[in-house]
Amino acid sequence: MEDDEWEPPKILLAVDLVILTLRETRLQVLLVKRGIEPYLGAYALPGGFLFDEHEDIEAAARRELSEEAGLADVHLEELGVYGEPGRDPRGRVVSVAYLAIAPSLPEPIAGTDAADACWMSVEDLLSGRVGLAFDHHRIIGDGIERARVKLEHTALATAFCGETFTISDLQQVYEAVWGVRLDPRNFYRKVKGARGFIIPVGSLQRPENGRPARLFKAGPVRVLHPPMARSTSVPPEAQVTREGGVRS
Amino acid sequence: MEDDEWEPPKILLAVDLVILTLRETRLQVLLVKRGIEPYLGAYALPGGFLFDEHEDIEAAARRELSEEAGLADVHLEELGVYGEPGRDPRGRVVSVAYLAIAPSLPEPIAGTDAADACWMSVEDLLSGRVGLAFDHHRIIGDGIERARVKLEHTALATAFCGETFTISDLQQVYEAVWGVRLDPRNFYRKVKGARGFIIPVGSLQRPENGRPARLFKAGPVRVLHPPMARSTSVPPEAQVTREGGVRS
DNA sequence: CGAATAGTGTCTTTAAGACATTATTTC
DNA sequence: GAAATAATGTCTTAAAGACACTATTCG
Repeated sequence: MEDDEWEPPKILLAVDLVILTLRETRLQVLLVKRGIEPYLGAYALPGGFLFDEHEDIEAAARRELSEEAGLADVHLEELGVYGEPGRDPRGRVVSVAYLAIAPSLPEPIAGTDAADACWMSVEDLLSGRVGLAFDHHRIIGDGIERARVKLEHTALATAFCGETFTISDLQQVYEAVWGVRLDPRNFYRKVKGARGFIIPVGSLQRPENGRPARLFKAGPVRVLHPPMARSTSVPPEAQVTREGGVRS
Repeated sequence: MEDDEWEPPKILLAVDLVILTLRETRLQVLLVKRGIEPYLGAYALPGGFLFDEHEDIEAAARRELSEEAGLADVHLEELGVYGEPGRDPRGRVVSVAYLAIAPSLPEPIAGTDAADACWMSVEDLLSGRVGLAFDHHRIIGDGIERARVKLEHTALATAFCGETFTISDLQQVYEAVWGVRLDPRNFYRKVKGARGFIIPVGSLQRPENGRPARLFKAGPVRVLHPPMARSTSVPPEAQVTREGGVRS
């Protein structure tokens, strides 16, 4: 413990961002094509090193969020640390991963530096066919799992929506993130039963056809009571691949 | 992004351990008295810097667990990153905090280096009177909150128990970590209803007085179905100080 | 026997899941 | 009117909370 000669090692600290959004009813994650070695040309998560010794880590994450995705004021939370020796050929690089949730944006990216960035469907990514730089595949998997779990117990789903949204919008978030189909009627009842989850604003949204839907905004509550149970009394394994009843 | 002159900064990486255990029906955390500056003489979490450039971060946590607490084979999970600039006067130090859960040990510590270590009651710590080094007070708070949440949905509670335990033992874990009193009969039913949580071993434990209790060991399941709900349909604020019905 | 702890059962309320029905829009 | 989507209601089952009761040990 006490030591005279020994010096602790210094390492490089990076941030990586798992930015999730909903586009055309599918859960998508933002990837950028790397312009430098290592993994030049491969797709990777947006991110980078701390700018200097004094930059706060979350501040660095927000800086990258702005620089690489043109995003501000989105939900951002720490996901974990990825620091396995050898994960980066340049040396010992420890990366702090963040999970960001953004409302659906019209165009692929607004305000990106230049290098091509794209949204990629989570289904395609998790199927294993797409190769990513570093350990980013695992980081994305952890990010999605985090989002899935937090959707159950917190109001995170509203972070996928704009300022106001309909209950159908909210249902699409749950269906896309969980990868299941939900009964609209039971969903409706549950969402409205979770106190403080959503609060109605006066206005309506007129769809192309069908009855106009009431608009809501996010409520003040972070923890849901009762929770939006993904499945009670059924083991989670049976839930993931439960796509039997999906038509169309 | 692309850059020729700029060099990313190098920082010091540390690990800190929130080691929780149950001692005499109270939740306690391990603290060590610092033998070096800064905060010389103050209590702090066990931990330290990475040994060298090639040490894995979780391996460093396990090394400190062994060196400073004499513990091995305990539950260990990443808690988060604490890297605010200025948290350590020696320079930019980023600490990866880990949460460890240990079964109750007979003596304060077995196999500690030398510096005085002690178990401190979480109640005393959270009441705010005890000052700790660095931002360790916040780290402990986050660790306890993590344990509270995970007790609901996972089999983490068994990590507080030895190889075998009675249902009363398990109940004491929940009561200590959550800071509430539970009805033994409902607890019994819920624990046994959570499939794969605990499995009976043949034998009994004879207490000083009263009927002998069946012994169980931890089951294979990590996620509980149904969960051990801390409170359904009641906001969590109202739950913390709900000690009205407690008689001796 | 009484004291103490272990274990089971029962009743009420809440919430989940399945599914029928009504309401309001466009064409 | 039909088609489409929004919103509400009803029934059954599972699980939570409160609490009475039985079981097995010690002295």
